[in-house]
Amino acid sequence: MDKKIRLVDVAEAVGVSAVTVSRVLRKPELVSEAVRLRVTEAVARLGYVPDPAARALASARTDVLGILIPSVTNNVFSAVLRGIYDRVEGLPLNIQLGNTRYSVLEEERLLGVFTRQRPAGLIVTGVDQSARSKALLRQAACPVVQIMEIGDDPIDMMVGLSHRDAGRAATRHLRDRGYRRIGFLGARMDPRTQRRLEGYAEVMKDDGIFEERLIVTTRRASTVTLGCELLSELLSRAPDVDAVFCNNDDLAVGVLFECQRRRISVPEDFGICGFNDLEMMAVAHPSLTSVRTNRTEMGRRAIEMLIARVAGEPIDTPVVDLGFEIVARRSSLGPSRREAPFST
Amino acid sequence: MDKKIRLVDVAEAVGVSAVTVSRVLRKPELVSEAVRLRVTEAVARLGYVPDPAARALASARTDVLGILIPSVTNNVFSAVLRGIYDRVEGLPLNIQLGNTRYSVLEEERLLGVFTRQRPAGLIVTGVDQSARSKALLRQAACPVVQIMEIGDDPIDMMVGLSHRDAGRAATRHLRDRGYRRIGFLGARMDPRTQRRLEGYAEVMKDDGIFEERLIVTTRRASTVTLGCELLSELLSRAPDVDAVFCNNDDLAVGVLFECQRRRISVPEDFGICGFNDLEMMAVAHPSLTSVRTNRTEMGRRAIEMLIARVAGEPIDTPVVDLGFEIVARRSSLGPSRREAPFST
DNA sequence: CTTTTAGATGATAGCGCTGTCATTTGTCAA
DNA sequence: TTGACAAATGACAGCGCTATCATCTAAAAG
Repeated sequence: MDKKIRLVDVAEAVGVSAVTVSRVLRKPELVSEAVRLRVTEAVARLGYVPDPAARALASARTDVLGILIPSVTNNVFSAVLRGIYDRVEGLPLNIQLGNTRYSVLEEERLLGVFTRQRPAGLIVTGVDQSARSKALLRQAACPVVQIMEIGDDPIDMMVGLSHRDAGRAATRHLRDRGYRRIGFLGARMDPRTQRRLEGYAEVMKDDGIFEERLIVTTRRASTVTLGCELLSELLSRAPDVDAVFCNNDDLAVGVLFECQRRRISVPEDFGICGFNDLEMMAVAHPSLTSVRTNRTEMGRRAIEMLIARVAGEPIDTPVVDLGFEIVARRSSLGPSRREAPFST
Repeated sequence: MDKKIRLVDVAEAVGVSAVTVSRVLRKPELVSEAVRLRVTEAVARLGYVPDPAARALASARTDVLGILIPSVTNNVFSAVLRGIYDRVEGLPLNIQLGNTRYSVLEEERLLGVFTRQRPAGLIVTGVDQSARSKALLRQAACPVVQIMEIGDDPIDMMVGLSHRDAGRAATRHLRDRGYRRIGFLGARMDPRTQRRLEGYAEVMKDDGIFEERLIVTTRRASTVTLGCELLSELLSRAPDVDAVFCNNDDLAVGVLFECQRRRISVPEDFGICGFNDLEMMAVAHPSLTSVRTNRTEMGRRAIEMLIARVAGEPIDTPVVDLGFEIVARRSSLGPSRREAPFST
């Protein structure tokens, strides 16, 4: 067993002082080329890796990026994570993931732990942090990005979209396609889902076709199975419902399967619109309409904003609206149209 | 802005020494109740949170659990993560996630970073680490669990299943149900998928029905869309194929959608078996047969083994086989049986 | 009443690194 | 040749905590 190699060990091997080795690692331009090469060689030969704890303690900084998301299982967040990991690749940054489990208290606790680590940056989900969380974030000596949603009053920076607008757009889409008794299926009912519900309700009310019985929600997490169940519930409450706006795509797929089982024709007898536009929506049979959100891009942008801020660059737009797009597919073609303009 | 509260600040406020405060936090049973209460109160009042870097440096230990997985997007790993997070809940442990992106080199690099942090434990995916990675892990002064797979020669502990056996079982299942020209669809082709392919090939060869043309694989990541594409490829290569073993479930769902599109009757004209038994398999129409793996349990057990080892408890079985189960559903009922014993 | 011992607390010395100086060396103009 | 100044390197003092050993108190034992 070789003992742990320390900075001084490298310094000794090269015949320079520890500070010089430290500089080679952090600010190589301050060291002469001759020394730099010898040090670099020794570092490689001895397999020296700096101790992050010592480094953090001495410099009062870390290369840790703290990311707080409500769920590691949810497809939506894995897409964001992919964007984050993609963008961070090659940079001297380490991702530390915190799972808040949709709990404001857990978020507060994790934020306490995270901010103590003097992270290089923090990413948190949504805009509904507790007052204490927000205070912690404002005090944090690092840039902060709120992702997934946008709103007034950013803590620092934001990148996301307006879920209320997206809810409105999806509902209008179904209405414009000729559906009238449009249901709303919601799982988890986190703040973003609730805002989509608000958007839905606004449009329905504006059109004078709003009905409480068309809304079925649950606190349970979104799954395909839940989509089946919620549709069954909706159909028993409102047998005349002719379309449904699902939050999220899992539910939409479940709804499709349940329709297949019940021999309800989609889109002729029943329209379906999902949310997030997961990859599978395009290849379902019939293909499923959804609201595309740029989740991977969201993660990427969040990192870019953090990097820019760390580098001291001025941020021209601290609140970035990534928007959304209704991806109209067969499942919302409109009622009783038997001919099929779409091939899928 | 209140300056950062340090251990000494708390000590001063209470009128004891810093060591005492430290003890209250780590080994409260060594401190008298009176002092303990006063310290606890002051900690809460001042909002003191220990500096993890200082703690790590001084004690040469951390409360970090390093987890190395090949993908954050893959459903399979999110299930494992859920098990891990569930089990860790309430324990003084922090998860640090590393994304190896199915790259042995990236795994090596991350392992270098992670082991330097003196983690409380490490979890790595699979059994195919590079020689250097294995050396790093063996030298690491912490327990190590390899998850997802089992094999001889564990670095320390293992919890998983035999993917070769699972591949054999799935193939036998399709064969026993009466299918003969059984295809194999594989995405990503990581070591575990390859072992399942091995299992498939063994059974097919034993039965004298093995054919290269029935195997369609790709390095691309598994998606529903890819399932559609791979099935199309398979059908063009071998139009007479009558069933398919898909790795993973994403592919199976894609295959189902493609069958619906091509009006191929499942299971009468075509049998489907997936892998992992994702939640949606049960509610698809027709319901999809799959191989259930206990992924959440895997995460949970891995943590439990780490905890036990840290606590110095003897580990009776360092290699835990969590097994698998063929969940037979309608999609593999057998060819040309028109009556439907299953309701779904 | 002294000695022993456990229980409770404190003093001190780092952990491995970096920030902040101070010092040495080399270069160039006067 | 000399002084001025930049470039290169080093000395040293912590960062905030914990391990270790020392000290002190009070109760138990003799």
